[in-house]
Amino acid sequence: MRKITLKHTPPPGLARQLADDLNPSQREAATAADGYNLILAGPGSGKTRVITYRVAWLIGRRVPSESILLATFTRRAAREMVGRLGGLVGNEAGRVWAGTFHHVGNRLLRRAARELGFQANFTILDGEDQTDLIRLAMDDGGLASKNKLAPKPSQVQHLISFAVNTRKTLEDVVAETAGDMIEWTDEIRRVADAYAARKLASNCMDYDDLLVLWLKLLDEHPARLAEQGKMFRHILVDEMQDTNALQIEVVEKIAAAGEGNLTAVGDDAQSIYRFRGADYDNILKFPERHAGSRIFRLDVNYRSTPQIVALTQASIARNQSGFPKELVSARPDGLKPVVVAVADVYEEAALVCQQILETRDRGIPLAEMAVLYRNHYDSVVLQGELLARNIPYNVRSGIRFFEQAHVKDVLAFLRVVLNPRDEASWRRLLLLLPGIGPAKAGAVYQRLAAGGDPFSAVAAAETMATVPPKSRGLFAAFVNDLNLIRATDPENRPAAAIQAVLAGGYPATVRQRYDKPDNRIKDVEQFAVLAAKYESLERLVADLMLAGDLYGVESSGGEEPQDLLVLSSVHQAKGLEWSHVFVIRLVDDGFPNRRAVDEPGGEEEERRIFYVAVSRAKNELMLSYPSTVSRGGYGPTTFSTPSRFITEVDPELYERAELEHEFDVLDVERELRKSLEGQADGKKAT
DNA sequence: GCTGGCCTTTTTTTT
DNA sequence: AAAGGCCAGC
Repeated sequence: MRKITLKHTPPPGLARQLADDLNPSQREAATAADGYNLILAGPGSGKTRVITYRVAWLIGRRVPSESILLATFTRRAAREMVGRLGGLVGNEAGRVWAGTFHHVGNRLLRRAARELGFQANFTILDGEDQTDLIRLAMDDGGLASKNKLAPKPSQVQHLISFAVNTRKTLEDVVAETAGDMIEWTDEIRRVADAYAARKLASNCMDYDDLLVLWLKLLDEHPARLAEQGKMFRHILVDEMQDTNALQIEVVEKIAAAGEGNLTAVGDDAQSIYRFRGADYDNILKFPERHAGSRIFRLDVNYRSTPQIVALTQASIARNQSGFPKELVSARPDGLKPVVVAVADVYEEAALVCQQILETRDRGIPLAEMAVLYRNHYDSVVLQGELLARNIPYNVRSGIRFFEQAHVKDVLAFLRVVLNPRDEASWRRLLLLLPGIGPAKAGAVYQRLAAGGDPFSAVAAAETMATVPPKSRGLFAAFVNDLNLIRATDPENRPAAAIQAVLAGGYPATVRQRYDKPDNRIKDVEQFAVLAAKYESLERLVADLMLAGDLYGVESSGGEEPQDLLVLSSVHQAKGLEWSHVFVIRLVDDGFPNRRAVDEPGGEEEERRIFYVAVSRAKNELMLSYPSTVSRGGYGPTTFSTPSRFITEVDPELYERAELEHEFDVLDVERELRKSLEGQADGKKAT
């Protein structure tokens, strides 16, 4: 028999790019041998580049793209890396398993849902849905909810979630983080169990389930563990400092079952997600956990000027914990960061706007500038000023697109079509009907859940009998709408289903219940446009629930301008960079957050958040603090002190700017004279 | 048992 | 400034 050799060539130019585009330490990290590798990468040191090139390097060495798992922190980071990877290896890039832990967990669990007692069409609960189900679990267990001293549903939710993510027992978490609730421990445990049962019965998973059930699958189904070990021959974890115990257990288990190739990349100084169980020990103790692992350090900062780097270094040096670092800027000298005291939040907004306009006049596009803040509400006053001055911007904090009430309503229609047992969504839809409150909604859902097919049950005469007489007409219309929606082939054409929602009774509901109904209906139309890109309802719904970076766009103009200023919480700004960065509202009690500093380790966490904020700037950095703010964004204004993160560093490291007020009084006088003269002229004429 | 209106409290950060 | 809790009335 004749032998034909099929030749595979590595992506053209890859070797060249590895040689040209990386400095020696980056290259060493990117081309590290198989096994356990830890890459410690300071801000601006080319972390994303190194990960991307490492994946390209693996692909160049014949590792099949689909056997590489690249766990990122956000969807956006995954998209960016896959995009850059495409430039190196072409189409292969799209075959890499790149996404957040939750996203990958979702994909894997779709295939294995039945082994865990779920159906493949399970729906994902967002935070609000979780709180609702926990409230129900509290109510029908006859637990707590009536007692004022009892933990609130949202607190119970947080405790349960925190325990899952840190792999601690609920009992320990209550004792450690909510000492005042310790007497409720048994009740909370029962609520947790009831909540889990509810999710199972309604075929829903919350965010945590996407991880913990993934782990359960690996633990209880050895065949799945072996399968995933084979499937993921190389695992790369980005932002290792923000992973929690649960996530680490998952990847380490898979790596151990497979070929033992795990590369972790991160920076312990940028660990800012402690509130959801992130533990920078995952990065600090990586070498201990994996004997023989290699450590690579990237400490040249290509992003920021030496002046900006100096400030970031001085700040983070105040933290006791963490690896000591020496980050060196590779850039030429620039301007010192500027610190400005302003009278109040309005003056701050005016200052930032003026600086932004002047910077734009100097040729820097708006998209190269960002305003960062600790808390979402810190942006509200600024947004008003930006609108008034016609500066287009994009906000990345606050309520996400799909979390808005009207979008969630429409999503609830889609979700019940996808998963007819989805209790949270049925309740949401039922509660929209006048005359139906929590109790009636619960009774109707009982009927739906009892029968085999919720859609025939909802149309049954017995169900109608549960509805109060005066609501029956609207209920019948609702059932009719559902049928019309289901008749549009929603599974494959989700956009058509949204159009059907708009064609039914829902817009009338919006007008009756919500303020600004026209805007909301426009949002739903926008949602249909977004949905038109999908040919699978399941994908659309899951993507939406897992899209952390999707926010409503706010801009003054009607049409969408390309060049947008970015407003972002520091958390959402992670991994990004801009030429000019403004960090606002730097007052003690605000940034650092007042509640956080009371917690053990809280101040250091806040300082890391500050570190992340200032290290986003490439060229210029302005820090501002109002001398008066209203506490927490509401209530009366009081005097405030500048953030300790400013006052604790050597004043030589920044330049203090004095604010001078120039009142253009002459202009007003001139205008006044003119109009008075105009009046006088007018009188003469008549 | 539901609704709507009035009261209080809350607001950290997000997959 | 808005969401959640509470109460009176239907």
